[in-house]
Amino acid sequence: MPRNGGANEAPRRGKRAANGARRDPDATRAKILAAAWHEFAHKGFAGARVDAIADRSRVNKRMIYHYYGDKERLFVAVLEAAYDRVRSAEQALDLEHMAPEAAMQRMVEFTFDSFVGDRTFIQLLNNENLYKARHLKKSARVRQMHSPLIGMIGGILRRGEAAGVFRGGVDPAQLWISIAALGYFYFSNIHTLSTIFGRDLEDEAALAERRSHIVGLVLDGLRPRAGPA
Amino acid sequence: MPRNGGANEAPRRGKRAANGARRDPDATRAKILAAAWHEFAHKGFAGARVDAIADRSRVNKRMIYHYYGDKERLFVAVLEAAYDRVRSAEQALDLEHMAPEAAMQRMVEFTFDSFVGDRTFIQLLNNENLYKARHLKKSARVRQMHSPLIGMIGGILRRGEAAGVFRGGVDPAQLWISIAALGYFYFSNIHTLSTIFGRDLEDEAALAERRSHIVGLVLDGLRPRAGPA
Amino acid sequence: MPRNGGANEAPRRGKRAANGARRDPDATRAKILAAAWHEFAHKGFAGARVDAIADRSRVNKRMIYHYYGDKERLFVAVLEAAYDRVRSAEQALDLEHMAPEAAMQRMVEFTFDSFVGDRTFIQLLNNENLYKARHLKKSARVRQMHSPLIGMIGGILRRGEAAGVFRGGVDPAQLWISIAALGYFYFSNIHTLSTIFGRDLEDEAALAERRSHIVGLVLDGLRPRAGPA
Amino acid sequence: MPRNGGANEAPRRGKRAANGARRDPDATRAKILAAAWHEFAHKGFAGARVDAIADRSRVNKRMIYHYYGDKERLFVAVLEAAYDRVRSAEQALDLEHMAPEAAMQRMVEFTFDSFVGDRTFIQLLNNENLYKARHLKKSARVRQMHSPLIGMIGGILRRGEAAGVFRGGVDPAQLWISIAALGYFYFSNIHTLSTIFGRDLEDEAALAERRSHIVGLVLDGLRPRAGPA
DNA sequence: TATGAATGAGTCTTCATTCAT
DNA sequence: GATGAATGAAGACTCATTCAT
Repeated sequence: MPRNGGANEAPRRGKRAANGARRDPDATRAKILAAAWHEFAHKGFAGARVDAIADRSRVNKRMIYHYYGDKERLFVAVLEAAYDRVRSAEQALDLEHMAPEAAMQRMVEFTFDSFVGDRTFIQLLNNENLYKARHLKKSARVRQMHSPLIGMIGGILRRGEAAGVFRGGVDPAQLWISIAALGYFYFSNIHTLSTIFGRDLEDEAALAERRSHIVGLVLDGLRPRAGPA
Repeated sequence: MPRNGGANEAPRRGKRAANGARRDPDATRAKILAAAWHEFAHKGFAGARVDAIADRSRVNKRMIYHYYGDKERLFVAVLEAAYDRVRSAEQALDLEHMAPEAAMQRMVEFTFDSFVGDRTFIQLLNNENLYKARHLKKSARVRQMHSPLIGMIGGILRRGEAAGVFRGGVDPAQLWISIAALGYFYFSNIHTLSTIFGRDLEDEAALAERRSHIVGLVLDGLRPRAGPA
Repeated sequence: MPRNGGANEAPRRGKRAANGARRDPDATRAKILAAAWHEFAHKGFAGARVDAIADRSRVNKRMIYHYYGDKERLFVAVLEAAYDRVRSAEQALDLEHMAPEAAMQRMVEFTFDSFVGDRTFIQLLNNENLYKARHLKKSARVRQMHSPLIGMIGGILRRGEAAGVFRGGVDPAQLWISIAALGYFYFSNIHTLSTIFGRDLEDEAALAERRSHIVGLVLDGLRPRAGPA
Repeated sequence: MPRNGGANEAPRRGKRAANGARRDPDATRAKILAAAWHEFAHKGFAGARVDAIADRSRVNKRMIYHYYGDKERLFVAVLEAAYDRVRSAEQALDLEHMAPEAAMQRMVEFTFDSFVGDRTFIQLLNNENLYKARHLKKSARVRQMHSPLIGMIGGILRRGEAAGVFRGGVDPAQLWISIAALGYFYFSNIHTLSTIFGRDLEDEAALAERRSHIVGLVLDGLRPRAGPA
């Protein structure tokens, strides 16, 4: 669920809300969105209950329809907010001043770590893909959602190649997908994997193991083929 | 949806089937399972409709309850059938007689290709993870579901290390997860990625691109660190 | 509400329904239709409650959707049944053997009397016109709904003209509309008229008065202009 | 919908209206009434939405309750305004100086024409009759609503009878109902009739046809029975 | 074994109306 | 006087499941 207000962190005009936060549209919108985020992430679109969202947000159900129209548009709003948060975090990454290899390692670790602790984005995305991105396509903001990471990766690769520490011919977009994939899949499927392995993949040791494996795989996969000789 | 009857390909006994295929319990079970597979994969557990399964299978709704008890147990049956099919295909992989690098490449390509054309397994797994593997845990067959690929990977790694073409210290289970991840994520998220990239990632060119990228990343990532010198 | 089963008086196959009329689809359909007829006629389409129809028909609400799809199609079915009943009654009119003037009088009286005692057809029609005949247009049976009365009126007019008791130049369709109008309006607006006149227009005396007025107006309106001279 | 403000055309006092037409109670009342007239006429009482009235009138919903109490009393107000307008138009008819036959023809044509172009009165009345005139009975102004036409018809009939051009024994109230009926029914049921006839009864030709038919029927129906001999 | 009717508890959505400012 | 947020009760429609044959 959203940790900040996501896209809705408008400057609480409110009206002081002296008596107890009533009649504060922005707050109401935000509470609905947070509750919907939780519900959709944990139950999926079809399994989510508007009543549950109302209960959780402690907002009258009617307000949900007042502000968001219907369940579907509420889902779109949640998706947008989720993307917003992810993209904002990515934007804050500052890798340009780091050496190529260190930068790449940081990038891989950042991506992996972003999934730890909050799997709601993964759950929302999986659900959205079940619906063939139907809701995402409705979002006008979708164009700005291109990850800034791809550009960063491109820069790191170029610098690394120039410095002779990375091989050439690597497509930044593909690499971005791979870096995301190596972490995403682990967390997306953590319950089935844990069940089949008979081991809790969420514990510290397992996470550390996975993290270092990914770093190793990516960095080694980028080294120049002919070796330093 | 299932291409063969999965676990249910028991010998069609039928009971005279006087008027034309009626009263064939196994066929009925199989038809239900196939329809349920399709419905659950495309709608998720919550979004799936028992009525839709009855319609699609052309079997009376009452029979679904007769054979499978309830929606939940039907989902478990579908999950098992899906795992069965995947594991069967994996079992048929014969890599032992190939050179380590070729074997590894084959393994990566096999895994990637297994997702092309049928994403139902991915969809079922994603859904199952949404429910924290609740249904999978109910399955008694779950212990036998450990992928044979992990053992195969272990063998290839050992042979490659011995031959000096692979570095050491690579955990087969982690590598298996990585190989799966690199393909799985791409297909799992193909709709959202296509939307955001503004490009159809399902077309031949895109698939070929992704496939060779993965092969390159994994094989390069396994080379000995010091180069062959 | 329907006095017989309307269009749905299919030959009760049923299954003996030994225990108490359960599991009798035709009976269920008919009960729903009768209750819907009542509800729609008395509340209008928008004011009608599906729950009320379920309660009144003592049929599970789910069955209404099972048999009729939705509220709108149920309304269409009611409309069709109502037209059916009216048209059936009209068909039974046998005026050909009567003298033209007597036949015309019978026709006028029949039309007027058809409104006495059951205003549901009027109420349904008024409501349907509020919706610009939206539902009627959906009915495939609509073409056969042309009133048989128009043809009968044509015949009577022709015979009367030949016998010199009716003037010529009267369009049968227009006359049919007029005959219907003279009774329909009275009953359609009987509550507002009664309120404004401060008199109960439903009592016997008022009905008799209106009936004879209409007969007089129509028959006098048809007499040849130049008199019998 | 109302073409003038109906009963609410009180002198616009306004209260300075500093910034531009705000705080003008009478204007607000009139806007609400006009919007409600439209909504109730087109959707019926049950189908009408208070929100739609607020939107259409561009007046805050709260004001509707402030000025009219509730939906029901608003409907009463609309009914009164509609009757007011009709009665005002009737009052303006000046037939006393015309010859009886010409006067009667004018009366019939006036009534018919009053329905052309605005069917909202018909729709409101039909709806009100669905509710058994419940709202009309609440209106204190109801006694003054007796149509002035009945008196006029009485006068014309008397003059015609005296002049030997009309037969006697015709009740003015019944005749008024008939004259209204012949036009009202046509327009009230114009959509169902058009659908069943497969012809647009609203076009010029159809209207002219109907108009002259009605005039012919009424005038011929009033001629003395024995002819001028 | 097989069938289709029947059911009660939801599920999304809408409504008239009131509250706080 | 005017505004827009807020509410609880209901409304149409759906679902997994069971019954009767």
